[in-house]
Amino acid sequence: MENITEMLKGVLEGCVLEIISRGETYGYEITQHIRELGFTDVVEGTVYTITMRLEKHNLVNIEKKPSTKGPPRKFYTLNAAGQEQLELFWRKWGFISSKINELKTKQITSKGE
Amino acid sequence: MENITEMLKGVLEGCVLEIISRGETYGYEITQHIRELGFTDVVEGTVYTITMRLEKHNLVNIEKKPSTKGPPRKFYTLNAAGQEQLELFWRKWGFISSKINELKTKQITSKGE
DNA sequence: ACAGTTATATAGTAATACAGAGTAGCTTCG
DNA sequence: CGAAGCTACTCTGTATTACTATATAACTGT
Repeated sequence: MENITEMLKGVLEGCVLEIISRGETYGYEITQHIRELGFTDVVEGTVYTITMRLEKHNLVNIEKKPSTKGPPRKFYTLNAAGQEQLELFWRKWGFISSKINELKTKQITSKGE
Repeated sequence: MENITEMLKGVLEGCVLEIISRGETYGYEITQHIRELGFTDVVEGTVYTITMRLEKHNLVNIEKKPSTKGPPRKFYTLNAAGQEQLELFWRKWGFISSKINELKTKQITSKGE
């Protein structure tokens, strides 16, 4: 899908949170999950900025583990604050998507309902 | 709804395009429509930057008309390119929202598939 | 005359995804 | 051995966008 980057703003972080919540994972794997989801143009650098942000905001626990396939991996899990942030994301998403779909389908009322 | 501004990026312009497509309208009225939609914190300045962008990208026709209630209004209508941009927006929205909802509901498949 | 509403306009800021590149470890294969 | 290729994390700089805050202007009502 072409040029959806602006519409991904604020959404990608939620995706990363959701993916981490499904089980301990690391940056490179998160990137692959997101690409498999359909956002094929998302690159590691983008996910990196998001995981760094999650670290900075203390939403994740971090554990470094060696890999047989390359450099050591930084595994993330959500802490309580991360869980809360994830729930907040889904509430925001629900709100926005319902409003947009409302706009899409509904007639505009001439003036304040 | 608190702090949804990042998630509105790329979405607000689509909303404005859709609202204009429903019939000739002007900035101040567009702002009110958006606020009535539920995005209550969107202010005139934000909509102004969007309409300016639409002008710059030649997506709208402009007609200035006097008002009985204040300064003259700048009425916008979509031209062909604007219609096209609107359709593109809905395609992008459909794509992203379907993927996000997929992520929300579906289990993550262990690897590729 | 003054406040309130309607209405357009603009400069500066913060947040975010992306482009592009670098570093490092491991495997494979000639 | 050495080069390529994949895995994996990191970093710098850039473009886009919504928001803040403010200014300007026209009209209405008291």
